[in-house]
Amino acid sequence: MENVIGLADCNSFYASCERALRPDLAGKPLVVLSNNDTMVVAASPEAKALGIGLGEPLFRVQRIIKTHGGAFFSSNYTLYADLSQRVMEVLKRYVMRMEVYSIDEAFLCLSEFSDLDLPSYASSMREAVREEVGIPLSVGIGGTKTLAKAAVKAAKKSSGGVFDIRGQEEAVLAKLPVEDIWGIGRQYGRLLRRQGVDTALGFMRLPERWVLKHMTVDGFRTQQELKGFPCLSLQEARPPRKELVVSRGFGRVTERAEEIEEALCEYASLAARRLRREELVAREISAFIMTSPFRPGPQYVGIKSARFPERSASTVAFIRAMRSLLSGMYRPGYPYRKAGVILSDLGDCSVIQGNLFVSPAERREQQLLRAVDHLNDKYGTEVVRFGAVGLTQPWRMRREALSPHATTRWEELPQVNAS
DNA sequence: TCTGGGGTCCTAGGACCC
DNA sequence: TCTGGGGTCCTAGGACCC
Repeated sequence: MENVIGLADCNSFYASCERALRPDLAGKPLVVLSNNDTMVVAASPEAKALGIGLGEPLFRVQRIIKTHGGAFFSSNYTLYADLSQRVMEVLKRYVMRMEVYSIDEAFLCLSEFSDLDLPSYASSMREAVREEVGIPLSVGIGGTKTLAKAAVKAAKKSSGGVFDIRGQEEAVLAKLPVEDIWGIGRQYGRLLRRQGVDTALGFMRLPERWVLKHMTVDGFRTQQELKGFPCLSLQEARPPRKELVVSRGFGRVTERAEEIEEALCEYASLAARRLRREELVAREISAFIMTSPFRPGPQYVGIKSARFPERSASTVAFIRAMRSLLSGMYRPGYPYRKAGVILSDLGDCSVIQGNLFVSPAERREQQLLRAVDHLNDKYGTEVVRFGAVGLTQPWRMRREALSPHATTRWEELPQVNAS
């Protein structure tokens, strides 16, 4: 059977989510900001047309948005995750096998349908997502994942939002800039340009030996995929998570150890909660603190790790670890900008290996934490917290333009007024 | 240009072993 | 010409993705 892959990709996903709840902003430029409201991470087509690019700092776009009657939003990941799920549910109805690749993308196995008119099949899928969730979608179709990725770029430019690259691969790849290939980033892009390779077609035609030598097997696989030989299979089941990171920049820099400790304890609590939600436990915990590499002046990065005698998902244990890790790496006199917690060596909580040195008290603690999780889930926000995370949290990130959690919290349901 | 937060995989090189 | 060779495990760093 012919191998056919579809890639369904939501257009300007975060911006489209905000717009789905604010129909009054139809046709207006709209941007979503990164944490701390620092820079643009998503922009609607209208915003892009005004020259607003991703990565642009807020202050530079604020005026443009205002004068055009648009809006900007702090990122609201709860909302995006919820709408993402709804999009995926719709897509699932159209295929037997798919891979949820990211919050706004899914690879679809279309091989079984290759005798259908695939572009029109994709169009009806696209319509359904727009109708039922209110999110615009593009679909690329090709013989491999990498070709489907190239196809979706063309789909975004076409009016119908669907593009089938099959039968015209070389013509399309001849126009695709080499760094726009999925799997070729900035570094390899530069390397290839230095070699005189400017397009995807040029890359495809490079000697395989050269690609293997300079770009590892990853680059080689990308090249094979462009030639139409599938190397990347559809990952229907999510492989088990290996690591969990919670890190954020502070709302302002700080030199104070007490503030950094609060932040680390807060991140550790968040990490613990996510870990429990995914029914995982961690053997190792690390913390890091750093100054801003983008500011002049002395720099410092500290990172320390600790291992637990038994894998754990305990907020109490994690907070305790933060205190000792921080005292082992904190250096006074530096303007710290960011900190984070990394949980690694993860395992499934059901196969936790018993250890003689863990007390029954610690096991009882797990029950307490489950109760806390339950309360926090039920009341929608962190109603029960540990004292270590602080009360005023002066280091907390800025999110001044947050949209309501309209689809996940009853109190924040949008109101509709009939007139 | 100015640079957020959360991930994964691959490779080289060192330590260690027989 | 040099030379011990082969294996495993771990870590750091680099590359990529959204």
